[in-house]
Amino acid sequence: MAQARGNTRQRIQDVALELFAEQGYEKTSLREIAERLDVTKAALYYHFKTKEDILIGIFEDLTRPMDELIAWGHDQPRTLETKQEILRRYQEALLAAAPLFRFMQENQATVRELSIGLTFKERMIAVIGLIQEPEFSMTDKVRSVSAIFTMHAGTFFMENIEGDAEEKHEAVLEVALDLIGQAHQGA
Amino acid sequence: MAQARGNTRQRIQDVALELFAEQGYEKTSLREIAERLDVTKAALYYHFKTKEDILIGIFEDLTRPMDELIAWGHDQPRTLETKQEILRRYQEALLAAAPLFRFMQENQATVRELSIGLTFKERMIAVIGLIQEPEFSMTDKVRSVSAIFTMHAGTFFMENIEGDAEEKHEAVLEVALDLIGQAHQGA
Amino acid sequence: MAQARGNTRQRIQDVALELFAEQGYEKTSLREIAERLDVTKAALYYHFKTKEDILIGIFEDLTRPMDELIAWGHDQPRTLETKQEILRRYQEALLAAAPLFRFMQENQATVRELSIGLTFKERMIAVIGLIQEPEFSMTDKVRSVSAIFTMHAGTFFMENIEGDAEEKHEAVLEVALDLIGQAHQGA
Amino acid sequence: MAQARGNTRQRIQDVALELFAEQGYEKTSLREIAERLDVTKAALYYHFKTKEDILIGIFEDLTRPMDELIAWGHDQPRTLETKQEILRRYQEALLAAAPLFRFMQENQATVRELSIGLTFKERMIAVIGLIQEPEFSMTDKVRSVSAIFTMHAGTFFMENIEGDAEEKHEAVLEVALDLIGQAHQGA
DNA sequence: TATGAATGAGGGTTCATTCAT
DNA sequence: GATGAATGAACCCTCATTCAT
Repeated sequence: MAQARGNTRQRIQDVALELFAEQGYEKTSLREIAERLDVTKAALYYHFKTKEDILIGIFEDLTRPMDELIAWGHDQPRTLETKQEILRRYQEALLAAAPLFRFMQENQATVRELSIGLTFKERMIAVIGLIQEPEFSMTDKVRSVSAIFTMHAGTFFMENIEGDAEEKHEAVLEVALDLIGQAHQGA
Repeated sequence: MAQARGNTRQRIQDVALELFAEQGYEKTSLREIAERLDVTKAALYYHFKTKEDILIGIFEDLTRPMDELIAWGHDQPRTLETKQEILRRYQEALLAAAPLFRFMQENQATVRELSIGLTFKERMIAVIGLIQEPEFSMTDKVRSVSAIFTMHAGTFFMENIEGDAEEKHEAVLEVALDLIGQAHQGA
Repeated sequence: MAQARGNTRQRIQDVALELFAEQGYEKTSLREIAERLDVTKAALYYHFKTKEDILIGIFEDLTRPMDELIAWGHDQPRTLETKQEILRRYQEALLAAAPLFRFMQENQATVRELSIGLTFKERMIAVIGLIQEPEFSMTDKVRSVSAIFTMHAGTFFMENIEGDAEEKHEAVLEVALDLIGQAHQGA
Repeated sequence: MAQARGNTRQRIQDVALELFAEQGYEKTSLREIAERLDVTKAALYYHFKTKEDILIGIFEDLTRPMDELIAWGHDQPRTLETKQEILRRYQEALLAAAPLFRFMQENQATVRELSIGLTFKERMIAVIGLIQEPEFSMTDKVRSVSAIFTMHAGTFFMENIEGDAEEKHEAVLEVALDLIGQAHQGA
């Protein structure tokens, strides 16, 4: 109950993300967050300027690995091997920040209006850009997009499917690698 | 302004879907819907019992083709040809009710709590069940799921990608067919 | 279900009284009344000008015996025998229109503002006037009032007490007669 | 206008009770209460969770003396003297919390559905239980009930009767004591 | 580092009532 | 003798936000 002091800001973000992911951004009120933390709403305002700000904070923290991935990908040769590595790392990043990505995916309509919305879409486009070539046929472009979406779907929707988690993740990665492989040889 | 009488119920659904898809369910207020239709909020309540009811109405109307598809698929032999046909028809259904599906996808967090939430997930699982076999390897199961998600992604996310719509749809279908083809021969 | 025609007005009053007595006047909506009768709200407005009008109609119908009692009492000699007879008849009138009186008693705050409110109070005062004499001591005046209230309490509150209904009514009457008897001999 | 701070909660209860007693619970809106206090409706919700909660708060505060009376009565010998004392104290409690009891009496239909409804009835039954014996004849049971109701009637309805308040209260108490006395010797 | 008290705006919902048909 | 469609006003309630302490 009485967690260590000085980390309130972090605790707010943790609880907020948990609730945002569980119930959605709009349906989660600051009252709820405050109650879970056993502080007052006003306390939240000491740490964050607005509700959206809490989300931005979370986003910035959890999104850094993905930014680094994008930066890293930029400097690599655009070979199939690179792309495979990107997919591997992408999956890791996805799993590491699972609640945030689940949230992003399930609250697109909301997120779109928020200042992080564009950022998120830009990031996805950036990642797709790393594995997709301009000279790809339309079909292969779709394959590239599909590879990324497969990983998203695989990470979240597949929960409803029976099977060992580890095994599922491997299968998902395999399909994604397969798709990018096909795209590449098609070109 | 003064549109033909007797179709108010339909007009409410149309405007509501438009706004729901555009801004999200929670952020769309009944006041807004009413104003667009130039009626009072109370008029909405003559036609629907609650806000959720408006959504349910829309859902039931637009979801029928998909139900028919599922029913049809049930009675077919579980051959590759059937599955290909299912994917083709699925894409059609998706495009026909595009705004609804966009809405469903972008408001998952909200929809999950609503009474239609379960229904929707059940439907997706049902469709996946039609193209996926129990004896599939995990990888091929993922391919089946991926085929469906590719179509969703392809129908909505791809808008952000340059290219002719028609051509994109064909490419999306091709990739989906490909995935199910691979899954089938893998078995 | 399909009751005889032409008596809709009466059926409205019946259902309305039932609901008013059960839930209170304010908490009973016209929608509810209409639904129970399987007609539209608008139909109620064919028969009555306002919601209050329904109540007024009920009141006028069921209150007539009491008016007649008051009129009758007025013409009688102000003897103890007369007063005893008035109490006997009062109890009968009370039981005959039990739901209305229960309603009146339990919705005084509401009824007070309604046009029948005064009427009701006037009637009670009139009845009390029939059994109470100006030269009564204050104590005996209270006894007169108490005799009437005992009957009201006895008719409604006593439901919560165990015992045969008939027997209870007799006991209630006995106490009331006793009170007026004491008042009379006290004078 | 700007009354001392920190007592807002109390002020809300005061004004609310005043209005509830005057116009009834349903007809009193939170807007009205807020306006009288020169605060916003939302302020009321800072202090109370719901409208009903305001009433519950009032009830709990004002009802305590009566609870104490019941508790006290429980520990006394069941003699006539005890019962007389109970009636005396009951009248005091009634007068001390007159507006609340007037409200309870005039809004029975409403109160019945509220969470305090049962509580109130239970309390009345408890008090009656203190002055009534199982071996009483039905008539004497009625006398016990009547004693209590006489006090209620006497405290509220008698306002409409001419006479000095103090004198009336004494007369009411006398009649009540008389009734319980008769009941007791009847046994 | 927080809290207590309050606000303004808006939410969904219900109501009695009207009126053309 | 009734309905279908709609309205205007009001309702209770919740929210993100503010600010003096």
